[in-house]
Amino acid sequence: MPRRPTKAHVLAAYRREALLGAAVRVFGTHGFDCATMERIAKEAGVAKGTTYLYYRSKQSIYDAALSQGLTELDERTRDAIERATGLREVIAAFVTSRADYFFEHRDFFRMYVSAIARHITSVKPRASEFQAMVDRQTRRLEQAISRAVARREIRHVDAAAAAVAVFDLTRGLVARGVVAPHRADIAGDVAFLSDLVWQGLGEGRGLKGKGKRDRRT
Amino acid sequence: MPRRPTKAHVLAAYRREALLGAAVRVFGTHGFDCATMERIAKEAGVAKGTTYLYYRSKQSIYDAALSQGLTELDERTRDAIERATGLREVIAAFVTSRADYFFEHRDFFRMYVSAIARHITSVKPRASEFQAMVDRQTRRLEQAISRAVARREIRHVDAAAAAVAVFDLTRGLVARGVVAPHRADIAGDVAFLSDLVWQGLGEGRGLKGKGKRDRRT
Amino acid sequence: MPRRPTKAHVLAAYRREALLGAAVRVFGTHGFDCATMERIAKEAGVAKGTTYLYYRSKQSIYDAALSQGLTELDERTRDAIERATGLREVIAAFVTSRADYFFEHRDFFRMYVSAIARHITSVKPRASEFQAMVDRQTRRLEQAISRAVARREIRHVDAAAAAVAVFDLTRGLVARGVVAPHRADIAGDVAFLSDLVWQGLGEGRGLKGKGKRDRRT
Amino acid sequence: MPRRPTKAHVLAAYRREALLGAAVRVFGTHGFDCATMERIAKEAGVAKGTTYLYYRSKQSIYDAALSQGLTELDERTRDAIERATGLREVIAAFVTSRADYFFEHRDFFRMYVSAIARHITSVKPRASEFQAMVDRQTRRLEQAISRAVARREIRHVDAAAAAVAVFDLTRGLVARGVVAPHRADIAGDVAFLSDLVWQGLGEGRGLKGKGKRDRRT
DNA sequence: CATGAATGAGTTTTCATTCAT
DNA sequence: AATGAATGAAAACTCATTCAT
Repeated sequence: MPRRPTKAHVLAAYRREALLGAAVRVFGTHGFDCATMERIAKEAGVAKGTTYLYYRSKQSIYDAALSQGLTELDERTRDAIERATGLREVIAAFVTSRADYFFEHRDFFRMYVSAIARHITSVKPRASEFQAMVDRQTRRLEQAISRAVARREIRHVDAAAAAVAVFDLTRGLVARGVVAPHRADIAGDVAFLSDLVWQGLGEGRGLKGKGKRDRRT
Repeated sequence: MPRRPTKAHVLAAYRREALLGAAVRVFGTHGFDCATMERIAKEAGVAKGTTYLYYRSKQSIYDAALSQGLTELDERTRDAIERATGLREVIAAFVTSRADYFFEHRDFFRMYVSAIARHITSVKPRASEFQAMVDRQTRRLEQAISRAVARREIRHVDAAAAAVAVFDLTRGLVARGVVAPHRADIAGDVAFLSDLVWQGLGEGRGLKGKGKRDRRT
Repeated sequence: MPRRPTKAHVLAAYRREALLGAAVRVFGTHGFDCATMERIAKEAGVAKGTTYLYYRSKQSIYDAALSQGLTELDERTRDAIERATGLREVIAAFVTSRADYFFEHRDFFRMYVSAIARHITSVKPRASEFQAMVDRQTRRLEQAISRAVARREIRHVDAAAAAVAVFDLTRGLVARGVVAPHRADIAGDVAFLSDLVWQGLGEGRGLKGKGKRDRRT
Repeated sequence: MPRRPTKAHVLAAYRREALLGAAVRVFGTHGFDCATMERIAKEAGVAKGTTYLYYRSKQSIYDAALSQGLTELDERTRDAIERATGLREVIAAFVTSRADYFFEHRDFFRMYVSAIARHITSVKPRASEFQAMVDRQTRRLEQAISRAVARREIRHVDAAAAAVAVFDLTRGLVARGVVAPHRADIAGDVAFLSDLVWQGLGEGRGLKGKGKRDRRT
C-alpha cells in the first residue's frame, strides 16, 4: 500500500537524496576505493552509521548513485532526441544534451568514467547490469540512425556502430572539458563532432563500406 | 666504467621486466587501489620484499608500467603512420596499430583506462606528466591532418579536434573489444571508423563548419 | 555549549587514561621503537584500531604519555618545594619528591630515561619541546638556589649549574633504585645526596671557585 | 698458535676496526633500532653481507662497539687517576678524563646513553654483563674514596655512594655538552663539580650523616 | 530512527639475515 | 673472503561494518 507520504517517508526520501548527492561528490573526487563512508556521511550531514540505514554497503550506495545519474542522463537525452526532426538534429541533440548534463554534473561524470574503468578492470563482477545501463544510453540514437538508413537519409551503415561512435566522441569531448575546465568553445566542439559524423554518414566518396550486421555485444 | 652487460645486469633487467609484466597484469585486473604488492610479487615469482629492490613504491612500479606501455604504443603508432601515404592511410594506420597493440596487451589497456579514470578522478596530483604522455599519443596524427589540410586533401578542419576524435573513436572500439572478447569483426570496425572519419573530413554537404583554432588545452 | 560531562565524555576520558597508562607500561618496558600499538591496545583492553580514535599516531600517544608524566612530576616537585623553608629543605624536598614519584611510577621513569636517550640520539628532531619540558624541571630549584645565594645562605655559586647537579644526582639515584628493586636504603641515599650538596654549597675550604655566569644554554 | 700476523689477520683486524667505528657512528646517531646494518656496512666501506663475517648479528656488533668504547674509557680514567695524588686530584682526574673522552667521542657517548636506556628499558636481557661494565667504571674512584676515608682526608662517607655521585654528575655534565655543542665553559663546569664534591665530602656543618654500608647493587 | 565508538582484517613498507656466486 | 640479491616476518595505520545506547 504505497500511499500517504508519511512524515517519515518524506524524511527518508530526503535522506536518500542527500546521501546520493554526497556520494556523487565524494566518489567523483576520490574514486571508489579512496572514498570513505565517513566522508560521504559528513558530506550528507549524517552520522556514519546512518548511512547503513539507507544503503546496505558502500557498493550499494555507489550503484544507486550511478544508476540514478544514468537514468537522469538517459531521460534528458530521450527528451532532447524526441524534440529533434531528422537525423542531423538527433545527433546534435544527443551530443548536446549529454555534454550539457555532464558539464552541469562534473562530479557525476568523474564517477561515471571511473565506473567504466572499474567495469573494464575486473573481468568478474556483476558486469551485465552496468553494461545494460550503458547500452541503454545508445539505444535511442541507434534507432534513429536505423530509421534514417531506412528512409535513405544516410547511407547504409551499421546503426549500432555509428551510435557508439557518436557516444565515444561525446565522452571524449566531455572528458577534455572536465579536466581542462577553462577551455571555452564547447559549442564549437559539439558542432564539429556533429558535422563530422553527419557528413561521415552521408553518401560519400568511394567508401569501402561495411554492411549491416548485428552490433550488440 | 659502465660497460659489459654483467650477469647481474642481465638478471636485474629480467627482474624488472618480470615485475613490470606482473604489474600490468595485476593493475589491469584489479586497478591501482585493489592491486597489492604481494600479488604483483607472486605474479612475478619473487618475494614481496624483492619488489622494493627494483621499485621504490607501489606508485613507482605503477608509473613505470604505464610509461613503458605508452611508450611502446607510441612507437608502434609512429612506425605505422610513417609507412602510410595520404591521410586516409594515416588514419587507418593510427586506428589499426593502436587497436592491434591493445588487443595484444589487453591488461595494459585495462590499466590504461583505469589510469585515465584516476587522472580524471582527483583534480590535484601530478596531472601534467600523465597528461603529457597522453597528448603525445595524438601529436603525430594531428600533424598529418594539418598537412592534409594544407595540401587540400581534406577540408579546412581543426586538426587537433579531428585527431582527438579519431583517438576517442579508437579507444571506444578497443574498449568494446576488450570487454566482449568474443566479438569478431575488429577489421570491420576499424574500416567503418576510418571511413566515417575520412568521409567526415572530406568536402561535404553544407557544413556549418568550424574554423581553424588552436586546440591545445 | 560544552557542559555536562556526558556519559560519552566520561568514557572517552577513561579510555584516554587507560591508553596512557598502557602506553607508559609498554614504552617503559620496550622503548619507543620496540613498543607496538597492538601491545598498547591489548594492555589497555581495546582493539588496535581504537587506539587511533584517541591518538593520531604512535608518536602522539608517546608524547602525551611523556608530557602527562612530566607535568605530574613537576607539580609534585613544586608542591614539595613550596612547603620547604631554607635551601637545605628545598634540596631535600626536590630529591625526595622526585625519587618518590619515580619509585611509584617505575615504568614512567624507564620511559623518561629512554626519552632522554632518544633526545640525545638524533640531533635533528623537535628537540626544543622536550628540552623545554626537561628544563622546567630544574627551574624552581634553580630559583631557590639563587635566592639562597642572595641571602648569603650559601656561597656564591652558579645556580643553574648547582640545580642540574642536584637533578643529575637524583636521576642517578633513581636509576639505581629502579634497576635493582631490592635495594633498600633509599632514604639513606636521599639524605646522603642532600648532605653532599648542602655541604658542597656552603662556604668551604679553599675553593678554586667558579663565578656567577649565565648557564642557560 | 696465535703468531705471525698474516696478511689476512691484518686485514681482518682492520675490517673489525672499521666496522666498529662505523657502528659507533651509526648507533650513536640513530639508536639501536633505527640503525641499519646496511648503513653500518656502507659507513665501513664494505658490503652488507661482509658485516656478518665479522659479527654474528646486529646485537653482537652493538655489544662489541659498546664494550670497546667502555674499555678504552676505563683505561683513560685509570691512567688519569693513577697520576693523581690526593682525593681532590683523583676526583678532578676522574671527571676530566671522562669528560674529555666523551667530548672526543660524542657518538660513542650517544651510544652509551642509549645503551643505558636500553638496559633500564627491558627487565629481561643480559643485564648483568652490561651492568658489570658500568660498575667497573666507578670501581677505582670508589677505592680512592675508601682510602681517603681511611686516612681521614675526608669524612666518613659511603665510598660507593660517593663514587656513583661523581659518576652521575659527570654524565650529566657531558650530556649537556653534547646536546648543546656551542656551550663553552666545560673546564669551568668540571671545576665546579670537583669543588662541589670535594667540599661536600669534607668535614662539614652538622651533617645528618650516612653510615658505611655496602653499596654494591 | 540516529549515532559514533569499537573492531580487526588487510595493506604498504622496512630490514636483519642468509646464501649462491 | 666478499658480495649483494632475495627473503619474509613484523609493524603502523585505515576503514567498512556493526551494535549498544
